[in-house]
Amino acid sequence: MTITQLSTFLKIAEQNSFSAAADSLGYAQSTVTTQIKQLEEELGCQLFDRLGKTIVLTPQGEKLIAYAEKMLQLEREIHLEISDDDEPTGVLKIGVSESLCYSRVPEALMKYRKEVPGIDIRLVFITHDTFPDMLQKGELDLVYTLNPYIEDDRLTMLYKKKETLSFYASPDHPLVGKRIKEKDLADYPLLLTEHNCSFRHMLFEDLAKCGVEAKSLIETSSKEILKQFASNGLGVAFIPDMTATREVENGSLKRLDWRGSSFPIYSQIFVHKDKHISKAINSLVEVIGSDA
Amino acid sequence: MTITQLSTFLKIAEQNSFSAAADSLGYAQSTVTTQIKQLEEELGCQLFDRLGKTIVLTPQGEKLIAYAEKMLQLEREIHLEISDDDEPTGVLKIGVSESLCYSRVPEALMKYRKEVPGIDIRLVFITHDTFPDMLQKGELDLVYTLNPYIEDDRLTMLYKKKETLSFYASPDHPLVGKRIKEKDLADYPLLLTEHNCSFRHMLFEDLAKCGVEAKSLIETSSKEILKQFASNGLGVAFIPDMTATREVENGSLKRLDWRGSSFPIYSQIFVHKDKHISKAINSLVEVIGSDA
DNA sequence: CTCTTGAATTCAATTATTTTGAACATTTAT
DNA sequence: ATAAATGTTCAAAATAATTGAATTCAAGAG
Repeated sequence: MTITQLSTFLKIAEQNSFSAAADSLGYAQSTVTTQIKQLEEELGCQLFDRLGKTIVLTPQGEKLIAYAEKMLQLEREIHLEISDDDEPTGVLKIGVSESLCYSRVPEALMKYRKEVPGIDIRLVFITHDTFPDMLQKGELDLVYTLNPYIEDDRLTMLYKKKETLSFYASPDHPLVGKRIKEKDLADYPLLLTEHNCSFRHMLFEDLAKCGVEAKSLIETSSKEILKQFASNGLGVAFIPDMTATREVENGSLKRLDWRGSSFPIYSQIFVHKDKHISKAINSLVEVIGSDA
Repeated sequence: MTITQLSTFLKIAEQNSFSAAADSLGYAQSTVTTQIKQLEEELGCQLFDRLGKTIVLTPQGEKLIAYAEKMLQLEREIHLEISDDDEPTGVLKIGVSESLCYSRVPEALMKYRKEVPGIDIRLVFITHDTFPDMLQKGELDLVYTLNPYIEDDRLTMLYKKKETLSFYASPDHPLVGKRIKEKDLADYPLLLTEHNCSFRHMLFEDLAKCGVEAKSLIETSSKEILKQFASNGLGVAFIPDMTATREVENGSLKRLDWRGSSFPIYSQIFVHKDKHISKAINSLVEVIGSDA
């Protein structure tokens, strides 16, 4: 059974004539005859009675009309609904670095949902070391990460923005207001996020270069807890500026006046290099980009 | 778009692999690739993202699944529902002679509807001269007629039964109880049905052969009115026995003891010679046949 | 890091299928 | 009766689908 056959069948039923249907459809008459014969054979019954010059639908033919129309309708629907994603729908699986998740992402998603309502978002936290693999395996459609600059030829970068990383402490901390460099950090506990966080490596390298060894470390799994510790005077936190804006505003944290090396990091958006960039993805990238 | 393509598409989505789908479906891999490429081209979008070794459904692909399943489901339904008419449905357009309509047909249809419930009946009166045309044009599926024997090579006769035709009069009519022949009719008005009724011709031929000219005629369009007239003593009615059973039983009409020529008539069932004899038709013929 | 394996694509060759056109059979209309 | 219209048949031509070998690329194994 083919959609073509059913469509021919309907034209015949509509026009009550094989030859008229052939004309309408741009076929030779014999083509129409053949197509119907095939259908009849497949279904094991006659669809039309050929009464000399006129044809009449058999009961089965009569019944088939409804089904054939459904089938053609379905085909039309597919063309309309599936075509290009003029109006994107579906679910977008995105992976986000924790830092971004508390700063940039909420507003971006808010805006995105307003602009592109058809899309459902599934958001997961990702870490520096696992996200390329997840993109590779198709578990994620897109990753929005905050990291030292990344280039990976298995990935396509859709967005890149330089971000800043600073030291923060509670307002009554001794270092507040001073111009500080690497060596000044030696005397205070450093607050860091977990082991696989890329910022940690950057800081350690820098400190090592200056011959400084951190006095003590407190590691937490979450930047939220880390900020909590810092604002309680437990030590100096090394975190992206974007994650501290709220605390700076309400006065629970102060940004230290760092004069040491700068730490170049970027917020970046990646997809698999062979990924088709749907409108859904594109819009998200635009929303995040316009945010800046 | 073909049903085949959609079915291949579904197998791939199900197994998450082109090659596995090819195996399942008995295709070469390249066939699967080609089919999907065609679908993708027709729909103007990618259905799968090919991420190196793994493939992932795009949002459009995800959406297509539901439609493709609907389509295959529909195809299965068609096969089940249309196949042969194991359980006949539809509407049967039948034409019936008026005489039969008041005698044989009611019981037959009653029985038929009980035995073959799926069929709707559309019944129309037919006359001797128009029914072959109506069968020819497919306006009727079947005709049940009461007539002198008919043979027509454009028609197939599915049933034939000899019927009897007699003269009837009111119980107090002078001819009741006598043995009568053609000449006895000369003195009484003859009650006949309308012009195109075939019985009229038969009777007139017979009378002419015997040198009798009917004294006067009363024509009516309906046998019911005709019987009414006869039972009121207006004359002698020439009608099929089957149409008079009720009146004979309740005593309003008496059958005359005819000793003249016999009038051979038949109840017959005809369809167009090329008509496919469906179970619906066949059952109806059987019901009418068993009625005898 | 290289080699192998697994997966999908490409493309030319082969097969099937669809479509056509001409000859035919039948029916309807003039 | 004759012509026009309708559907069927069948072989040939056109088109489409399928395959198999070669190829590319990525993931895993040694």
